[in-house]
Amino acid sequence: MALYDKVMELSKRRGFLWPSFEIYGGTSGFITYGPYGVILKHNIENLWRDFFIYKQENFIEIETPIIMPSAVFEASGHLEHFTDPIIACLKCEKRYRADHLIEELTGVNVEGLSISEMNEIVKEKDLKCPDCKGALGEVELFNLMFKTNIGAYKGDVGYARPEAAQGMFVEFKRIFNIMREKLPLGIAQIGKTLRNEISPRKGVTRLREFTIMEVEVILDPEEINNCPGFEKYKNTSISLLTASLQQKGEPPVNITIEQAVEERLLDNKWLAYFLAVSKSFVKTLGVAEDKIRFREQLPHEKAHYSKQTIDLQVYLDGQGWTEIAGHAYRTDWDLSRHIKFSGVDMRVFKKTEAPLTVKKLVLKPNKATIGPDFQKDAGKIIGELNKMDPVEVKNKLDSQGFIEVAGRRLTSKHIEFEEYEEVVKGKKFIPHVIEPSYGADRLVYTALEHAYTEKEGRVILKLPVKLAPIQVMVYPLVERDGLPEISNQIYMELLEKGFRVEHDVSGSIGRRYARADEIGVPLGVTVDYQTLEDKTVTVRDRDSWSQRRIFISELADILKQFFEEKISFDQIGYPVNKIE
RNA sequence: GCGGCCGUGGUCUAGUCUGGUCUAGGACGUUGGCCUUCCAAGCCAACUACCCGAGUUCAAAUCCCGGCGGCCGCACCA
Repeated sequence: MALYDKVMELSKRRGFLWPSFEIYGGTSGFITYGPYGVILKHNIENLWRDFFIYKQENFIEIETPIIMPSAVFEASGHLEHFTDPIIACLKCEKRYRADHLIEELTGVNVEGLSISEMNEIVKEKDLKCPDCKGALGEVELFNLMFKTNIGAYKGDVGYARPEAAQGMFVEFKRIFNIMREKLPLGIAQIGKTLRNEISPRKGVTRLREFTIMEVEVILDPEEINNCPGFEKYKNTSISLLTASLQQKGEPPVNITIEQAVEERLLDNKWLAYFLAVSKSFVKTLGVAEDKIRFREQLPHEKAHYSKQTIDLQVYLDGQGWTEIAGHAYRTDWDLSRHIKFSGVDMRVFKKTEAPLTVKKLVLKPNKATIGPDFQKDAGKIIGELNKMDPVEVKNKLDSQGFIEVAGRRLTSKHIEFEEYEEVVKGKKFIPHVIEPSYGADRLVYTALEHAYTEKEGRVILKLPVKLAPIQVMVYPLVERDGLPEISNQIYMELLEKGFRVEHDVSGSIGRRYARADEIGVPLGVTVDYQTLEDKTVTVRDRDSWSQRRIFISELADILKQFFEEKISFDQIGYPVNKIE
């Protein structure tokens, strides 16, 4: 059995995750997390919060709706770019992008044309399938966003978000204010996202509903290379597959992020910084360094908003290098679009170091002359004049002696200018955005696959201590002579003290150890006959199967240190034979 | 969406070609009991399955058709 199949078999059998709706035959692209899967996923999310929110300066987390009104996606560009017009050959059933096909076959620029207009061109020019010369069907729109109605009125169209990011952009103004108007500001979100994938496959790697973990780092484009964390990570070496290396068919290079920025392989230091943070995070999930690499998206692959995108890929059995995160430089695309579409000014004010004095020109329509001269048109003319740039108007008047406004000729007697000095204390700008974006479900699978090991025909899930769904399993050696009563007391105590702990009394002790190994429980605590004599128990290590003894009274404190990774297993209690 | 292969208890599978002793077998698992002094021990008992729907037939897990799902390839994947 392939590793992938083994991991999925274990996941189903022991309750990490499985395909949803199985009793109704299943629907691809949806998964259900079971008892251990839920905890594993939460642990991964929390570890991500540590790396990408809590250990970053001025980074915070929010939660926004999954359904958003269509206006948001009009502004974000998803309605336009997430929708592909598709046309299929009726004979060979090959599918094409309708716009690309029409442009290719006719040379006509179809940008902005409606579906019916494209259909007309296909009919008029009698276009055929370039492959088999068969007749073509109707142009259809395929949008990867799930569409729905908000409320009872058909006109209120909403879409399920295909990324969490728009929630952060839409709320930027208020959050920026709450965070006392400091940049850089990191706004993070973990939440469900939906994409109506055409053919989801490969278990969890392409889902229709999945959890995304994103941070939008909002910063001043002039400060994009002023990244405080960069210094600490600048010597972090990464395996980087640039776009040009891919085009030449060459393998990735190993390079420090500092060099990569210097050689302009990475656009800026903030982007580079997150690559290093990401690498460190993914290693913490138990992925070996040689199974992590960074791949730059090729120009045609990049999203409509991206200046540069670097994917983080991990090596997975059966499907090779798989994208689990993207790092995109979204520039000011999103904020400027939302400013334009909503009419709300979300620009940020920045003080200049020393106030500047600039000369300003103000245009004043002379109503006393415009009124009599243009009568009915006067109001319109004045309105238009007020929208015009005073400097430009003055230049035109000076050079040609008149200016045309609303189809009428105005001369210098109609317009007065006033010049005054203004003290400029700063300027307004649209911030830029750097975005690390993770797929949580792929991380769960990645952690499972990289933890999966076999030993003597048994499965051991060597999950990092921080990820293990259950931390401690408590056992009586045998189910009699008062041992279960003592183990139950220990179990209750550990439960009370906040450990994720289970108590297993059924079956032989070996069988119970095996069960615990399968779900990756790092430590086992066994009450045996020696416990009755000296109040010690054994502690068993999942990975080495070795044991140490410890007094029950010290157990909780020592385990706490172990799970905080302050001590290793060998520092727990005493060697088995040292206590007499 | 197309093509190929496939779908049997919680898991892995025998059986399907060649319809009928299949009232569906095995292994693992789980539960209860007995036993048990450290790595899936043993014994007893219990539990749970032919993906869904139509069809052919005296008779369908088995043959045919459709649907759903899985794997592989193509297409798709800002």
